[in-house]
This record gives sequence, structure tokens and C-alpha cells, in this order.
Amino acid sequence: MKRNMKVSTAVIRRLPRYYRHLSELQEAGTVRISSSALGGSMGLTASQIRQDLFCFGGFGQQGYGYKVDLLKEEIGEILGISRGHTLIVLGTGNLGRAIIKNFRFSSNGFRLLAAFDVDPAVVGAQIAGVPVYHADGLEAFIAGHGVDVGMLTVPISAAQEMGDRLAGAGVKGIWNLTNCEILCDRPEVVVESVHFSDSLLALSYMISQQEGSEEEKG
Amino acid sequence: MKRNMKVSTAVIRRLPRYYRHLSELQEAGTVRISSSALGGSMGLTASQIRQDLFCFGGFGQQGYGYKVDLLKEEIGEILGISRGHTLIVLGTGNLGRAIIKNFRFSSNGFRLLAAFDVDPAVVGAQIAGVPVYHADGLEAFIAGHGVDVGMLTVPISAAQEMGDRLAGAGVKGIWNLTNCEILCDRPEVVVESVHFSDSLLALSYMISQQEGSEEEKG
DNA sequence: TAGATTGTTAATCGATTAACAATC
DNA sequence: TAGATTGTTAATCGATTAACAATC
Repeated sequence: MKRNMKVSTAVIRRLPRYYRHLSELQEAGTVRISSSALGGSMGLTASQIRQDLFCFGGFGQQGYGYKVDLLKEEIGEILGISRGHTLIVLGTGNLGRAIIKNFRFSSNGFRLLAAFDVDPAVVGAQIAGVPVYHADGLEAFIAGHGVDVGMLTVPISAAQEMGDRLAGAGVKGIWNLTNCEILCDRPEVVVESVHFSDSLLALSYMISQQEGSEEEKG
Repeated sequence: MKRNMKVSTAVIRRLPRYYRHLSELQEAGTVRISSSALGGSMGLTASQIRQDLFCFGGFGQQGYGYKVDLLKEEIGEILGISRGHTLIVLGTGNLGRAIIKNFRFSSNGFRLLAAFDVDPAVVGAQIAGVPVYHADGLEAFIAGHGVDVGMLTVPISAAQEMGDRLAGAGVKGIWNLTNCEILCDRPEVVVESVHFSDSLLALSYMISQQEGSEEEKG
């Protein structure tokens, strides 16, 4: 990161997409790519891509383009993938279990240390090799292991309380998948939410528009 | 929707949030709210809220504010919640199962008709009352039932193919939860994706920034 | 060298904010 | 009526796009 520039959230939100596309290109054996080719495949303009990368310094070569693996590496670095962030899961219901079993934490630079629940049926067991502890031991575990992120997949009724406990215990970020808003008064704790219903309702809006224009035509 | 105005995606993405907040206000028994009070609780300016609503026509009363239930109703209408959209699930692995069991489709205006899989162990069974059929019957089912949206929770290796089949069979939208990009050449089919890894990497970036500024201080 | 493509600044476009008349 | 708050236009701000010199 060469420059001392404020990076807009629009750019930040595009960085993981760049990383994903570059990973695919790398797997496909592509060695170099120009901003216009990358833009074409991502639905962005070449100009926007160069402008985005310009926030962090130039990673390309004039007249040549970008080396895929180098650019992927640099963006990964910017995203903090090599920092070895640690993560715990709160709530081992269906969603928590699904993420534990299927999500590739390590390829996103995260180490999943443990899961927490209150159900005696799962406490003490393992899910995909991840130990499940009782939520009573949450604070002690966070203090003892230096947990960076707590992932919330608890029932909505427990979400805010568990968010408060995570923040109080000193995590740096909360990854909230509970479909409710988590309020956090500590500005040093980052809350990032995946709102399934927001996404589905946006889709609902878009197909309703389509339906509307169909009706006009018909 | 009174006006013939192009609505920006920024506005569209905020509509579900408005809907969610208004639902909470309604549950809490709040009858009226001003744009500045709503903005305060959502982290938006009063001006932005009025401007957003202005795209669709005025739903408030000067000198009074907005009636919570009326505004919720109107935004729900804009989002197409009362249109009775139908949905099927493709893939009943952990994530598909988690969504089927826990997601409140009906409160988002969707009717979940069926799930599809290829695993003989689940085909023919039910998950939370939803029948699971073999994927071979996908096209026939869509044609026969008028399916609006197909939700993708299949393995990444099958995602693009299943997306193509959904589009070919005539769905209006694809709700993609597979963490890979689905390409669709039909402009009339809307693809909406939830990218878990993009969200987690954005969080990774943000906490890495925090770590950076800590280092500077210390 | 000639051609290609970046890095970087300038211009444009669009989204957010401010302002205020309208009106409940 | 006086006070409050919207609807709506204008001003500002920020993000995207265009342009082009630098240079590989």
C-alpha cells in the first residue's frame, strides 16, 4: 500500500471480487491480463480498474498489463489474507454447521479455531474437526487464543447479546449472518453483516420490474 | 410507484433495509416516524431518506412525518412482496438445508414450492415440509408450476450448469448462494448473488486497517 | 523503434446533502 | 395560527470515465 489515500467503500467492496477473478484466471493458467480484458470479464471499465489499483500503487507494467499471480498476491496482501486472522463460530445450528463444513476459511486467510453453542447435544463434540465448546467459556477462550473475528450464526433472539459479548471480549470484527442488525457502540469493533433477506428482496424488486414491463408489452 | 424515474441501485439496495427497520418499528408499536428519526437509527441523513422515497412518490405527511405501517406497506409493495413470488431450492446440502429450515421465505413474500437434489438419500424425502425431487424433473416442474426464482446451493462444480438449466427453463431470477459467479447470457433473467467470501474478505480488510493503525500508535 | 498499456490527472456523471417553499 | 416536517429543486460532493503522457 504505497499511498496515503482514503479508500472508498466502493473500492473496498470490489477488492474481494478482483481477488476471486484473479484466482480463477490463475487456475486457468493465465499469466498476464490487461485492465481492459479484466474489466470485460468483470463488467467494469478498464479505467475503473486502473483507478482502483492506483489507490494502492501501480502493480502493472506499461505496455504489458498485469501479471496475474503478482496482482493476486498484492490484492491478497491488501485484504490481509496473509495476516493469519483467527475466527470462532457462535451457534452450530444448520447455518453455522453449513459454513463450518463448507466454507473455505483457509483460502480466505482465516483459521477457524472453535465453535460455541449451549446445546448439550453438541457441546464437547466436533464438527468437521472443529471442537464445539460451551458458550460459557467464550470470554476465556477469546482472551486465551487472541481471536480476531467472531462469526454469528445464533438465533436472532441471542444475536445482540452474543455480539455484545464478542465485542466486550475484545474481538476485532464480528461477521454477522443472523439477518438482524447488530448494534455495537465500540468503534474499534467492525461489524460486517450478510443479510440474506436484503439480497432476496432486492431480487424480488428486480423481477417485479421485469414483470411490470412484461405487462406493459402484453 | 408514481414517477417514471430510473431508480439507482444504491436506492434499491436500501429499500430492503427500510423495510426491515420499519418492520421492527411496527413490532415495537411505533406509529409515526420522521425522516430524521428514521435516518438517525439507520445511519442515514433525513435528506437521503426523503430523496429515496421521492423516487416512488410521497408517502408522508408534511408537518407529521411517516405512518410506520403505511410506509412499510408501500415499500413492501415496491419490493414486490405481495406478488406471491414462488421459489425452488437446488441443492439440499448443509447450506440449502439451513436456508430451507430457517429462512422466513413467507415474510419476504416468497412461497417455497420444492427442493431438488441428485442424492438418492434425500430425493423423495421432505425437509421442513418441503418435498425434495430429483433434479431430472427440474424443467418439467418449473414449466408446470410457474417458478419465479431458483435458489442455488449446489456444489460449485454444478453451479453454472444448474444456473443455465434454471434460465433455460424460464425462471425470472436466480438467487445464487454458491460463492462462484454465475454467468447468464439472457438479459431477462436476473442473477443476484450472496458472496460469503467477499463479505469476509471485506471484513478482513477492515480489521487489517485497524491493526495497521494500532501498530502506528504502539 | 512502434505498439501497447499503464499511471495519473482532468472532465463528467451521478449520488448525497442542503435548502426552502408547501402544507399538514 | 405557529410549529413541524415533508416534497422537491439546487448545490455539493464523490465516484466513474475519459484522456493522454510516460514507459515498457
